[in-house]
Amino acid sequence: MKRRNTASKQQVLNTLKSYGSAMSHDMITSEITGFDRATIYRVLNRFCDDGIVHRIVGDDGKQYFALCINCAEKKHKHNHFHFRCTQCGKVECLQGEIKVSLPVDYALHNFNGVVSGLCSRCT
Amino acid sequence: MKRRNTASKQQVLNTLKSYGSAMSHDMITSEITGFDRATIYRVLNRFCDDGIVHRIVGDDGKQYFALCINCAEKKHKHNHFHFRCTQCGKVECLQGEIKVSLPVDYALHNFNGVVSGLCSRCT
DNA sequence: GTTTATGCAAATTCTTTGCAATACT
DNA sequence: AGTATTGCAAAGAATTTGCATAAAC
Repeated sequence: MKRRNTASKQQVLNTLKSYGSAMSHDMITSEITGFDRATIYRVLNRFCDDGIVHRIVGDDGKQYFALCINCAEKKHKHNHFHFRCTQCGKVECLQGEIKVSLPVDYALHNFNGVVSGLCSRCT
Repeated sequence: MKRRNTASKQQVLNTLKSYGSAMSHDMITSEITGFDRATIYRVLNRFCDDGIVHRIVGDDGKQYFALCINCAEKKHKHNHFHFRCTQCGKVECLQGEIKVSLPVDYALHNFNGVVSGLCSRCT
């Protein structure tokens, strides 16, 4: 399936880029106007499929999206934690690669590490 | 607020105990009949508040509940990963304590580490 | 001119809540 | 009697989907 470079995609990408850390659908739509809720969801899911964007599921059950910055071509490395501030809602990357060891014959497809609490601004 | 030892609580607890690993609300209600959906949710939330049960939010955005087995009195230690099989839906504990280091002035309240993929039975 | 992308509305799924009725203690 | 608990129905929040229209290529 061919991809088209539409305004919605450009704006979502720019928004993620300038914000610098993971954003929820809500955060994104509050920065971008003129597009339907569903469109933004579709754009985000498309980006995830294409490996441009990384999906994090918070411990609030909501989805957050972040640019794949340190990901080489098709080799993603998202095995680090994210911190979610329960006060201001910001979700940011934490340093440190985590290695999870699975039992034999287990196949790992997705890593989702999130801790929450209060960030320095909200303490 | 006083707690009453009702049939719903007993059955939820027994179900969690006998199943042995984390269960979603759905899994629990399929094992227990005769109680309202809302009641089971309330029981589970009550257990979480009381520190009897541990809530895990999967990378599917759903909540899973597991008995606090290795938790001493008021000192919970849930900083280990859980594995969710995307095929059979089972959520199980993984070995290994994870230590997450936060930036200064950050306060950690919750740890939620989940990896997903295929378990040995579903590979 | 095809095919992808969009808007709109509606549907889904998971979870919570208000309230009156019920059941512990 | 007094208060925690329940059922029922309804509300809520997040996300997805069907379909006809519009926009890219």
